[in-house]
Amino acid sequence: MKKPRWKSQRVTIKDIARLANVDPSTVTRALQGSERVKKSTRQSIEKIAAEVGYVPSVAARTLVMKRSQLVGVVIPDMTNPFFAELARGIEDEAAKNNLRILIRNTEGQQLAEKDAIKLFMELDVDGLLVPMARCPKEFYERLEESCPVIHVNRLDAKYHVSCDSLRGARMVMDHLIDHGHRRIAFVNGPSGPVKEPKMAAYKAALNDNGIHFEENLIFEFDGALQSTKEIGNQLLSLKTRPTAVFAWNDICAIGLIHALNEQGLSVPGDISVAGHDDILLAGSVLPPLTTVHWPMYELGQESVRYLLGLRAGYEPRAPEMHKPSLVVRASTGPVPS
Amino acid sequence: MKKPRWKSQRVTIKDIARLANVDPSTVTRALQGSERVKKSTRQSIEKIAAEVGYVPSVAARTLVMKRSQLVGVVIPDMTNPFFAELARGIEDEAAKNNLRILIRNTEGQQLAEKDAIKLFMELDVDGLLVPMARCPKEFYERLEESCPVIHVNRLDAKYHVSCDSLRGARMVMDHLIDHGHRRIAFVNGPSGPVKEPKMAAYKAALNDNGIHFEENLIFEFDGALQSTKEIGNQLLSLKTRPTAVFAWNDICAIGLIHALNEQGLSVPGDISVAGHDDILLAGSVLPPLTTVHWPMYELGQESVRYLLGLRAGYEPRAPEMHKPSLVVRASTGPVPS
DNA sequence: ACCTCGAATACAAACGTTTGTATTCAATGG
DNA sequence: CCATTGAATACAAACGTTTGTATTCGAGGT
Repeated sequence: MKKPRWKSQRVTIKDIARLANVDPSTVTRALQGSERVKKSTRQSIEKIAAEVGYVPSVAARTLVMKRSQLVGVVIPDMTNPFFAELARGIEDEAAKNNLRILIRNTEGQQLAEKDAIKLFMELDVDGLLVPMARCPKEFYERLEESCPVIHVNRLDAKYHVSCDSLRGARMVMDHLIDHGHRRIAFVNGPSGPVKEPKMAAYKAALNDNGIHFEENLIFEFDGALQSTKEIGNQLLSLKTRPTAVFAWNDICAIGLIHALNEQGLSVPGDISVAGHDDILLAGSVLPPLTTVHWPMYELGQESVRYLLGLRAGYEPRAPEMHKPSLVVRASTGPVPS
Repeated sequence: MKKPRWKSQRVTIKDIARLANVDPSTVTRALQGSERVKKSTRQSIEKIAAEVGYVPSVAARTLVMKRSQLVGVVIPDMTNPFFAELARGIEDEAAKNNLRILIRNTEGQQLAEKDAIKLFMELDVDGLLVPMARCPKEFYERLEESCPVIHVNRLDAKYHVSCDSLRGARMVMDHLIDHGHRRIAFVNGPSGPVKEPKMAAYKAALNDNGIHFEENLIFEFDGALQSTKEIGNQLLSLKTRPTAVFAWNDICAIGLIHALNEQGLSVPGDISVAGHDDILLAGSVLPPLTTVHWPMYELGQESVRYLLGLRAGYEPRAPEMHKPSLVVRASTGPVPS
């Protein structure tokens, strides 16, 4: 035994046909439950198929049907519980409708995103689910000619399921301002479909409350937890410290709180910190996080339903905007006196 | 326009052949970079292929080659950062070796695991990566006849990449015992390849230190964060409270700490809590978690390398046991006096 | 001028399914 | 008893690649 070899001796429909003394076409139809085969033959075929351990060839079927019956899902960052939750919604709903999905992770990189899509196209997927896509609009418009593409939170896309990112951010800002905060730092994140709306909400909130915008209260978070330490330091080195921070997401908020603690500041005693996403652990950390809850699980489910509807030939209904909600916990409080 | 339809008008190798005035077989060979085609023809073919936007059909190729050049990965729970990290390792290493991988999530359910495997077999995958598989050994043994299957942490599997779960658990126990703890509660988790070793390590540590085992100090965690509240309550309703808890994983530990805090206990002042997994946030929560670090990213990378080696025909090297490490942070301390 | 050789390319079969059409066969009606 | 019908099944082509073998063609040697 030079090499361990793996035999790919597939049992085919022809083998079954031979054993059952019928034509291969009859086997297909029997396995599909077609009306055209007699009940008794179908049963004997099913029996044989089970006995020999028949495994259909997706490749062959795809070749003739021109569609693989698979749906590709492109997730930016599985490490982030926020997206993991969305993926769960997608998977559960897909399973319910026995749709088979395939997941790829892009780590937030455009290149990986394109690569994922490329693979899916080569696989003749039946549809694409692309939450928070990073690639430009035009890139997806080309794809839409060959298969349905559902976006999550891409208002400018043909088909999308979205949540009002502007509103969520605004709620956080209003909450902070209501508590008397005026110097509110804002940590923005990597580009994507929610970056701009959040920034817009931040500015609008300041503006509506007569607070003037300061460039040096704006920070940038790249998504890596360890980067929060640096942001924390920058924040503390400002001449006048902000009394509150609106962090890009909960990961960022938790990291920031940790960094601030290390510098001897307490949250929310000395400084309030709000997050975004309401990840699983958001309510269990100390202090429990004030954050914005997005119905990610539901958005996942709905995107699958949307796709199913489209495939069934329904007219796409007008995209309805889901509403995020503010979850006030203990990481935010009044301005320290 | 009754229905929005998606044309699946693939540009095929034949189309390119026609445009280039050659035979389809020449096109394939050109695109493969075969020596058998003249450089000039190859170049013109490549040019045409790019112009018309040729997308190869994985289905057709798989059909004739009997292998899809894809590797299936079955992850138990993407929501758990522990596995997400492993997935990252797998993906990165796969990308480096341009191997294409497909991920499926099982939510820890055997049924979903079987289903995932079934799909992968139908797709003629080139290999399977199955971390912390829930399904019985025999199930996988059958598969191993048709394609290489690499397990993570399944010592009894033919091919596996593992980390010493016994040792990790033992280190936590020794750490706690060194700090004077005698009544140590243990929260075990759902069945899988690490459940038994952890329990064994727990018992061995007690035994080696002359502490006798108490059944009512053993709890069971199902993986859902909210279940920790109930466990916390049970824990506090014991006649004599344990002074330390070894939790199944970090999620469980964080939930438990939160539950204990709510009941007015401080960690580690009143009770020490240790976790397992060293998830991303473990060091950033309050108190930072004492936990066991597993090199998940590396295990992911290595499992891919292992697979690659196997496919290349190398003899499988003796599986080396990776070593976990104890990360002592602030959630554990001496026994309260 | 003929033969050989090798480079470049063409031909054709095969992979496992699906599906439209053709065939068989028995039962029914006249 | 033959024509008609309809149920059950068989036949055959097609899907887009890959690959072993055959063909073509021109150059080089004799």
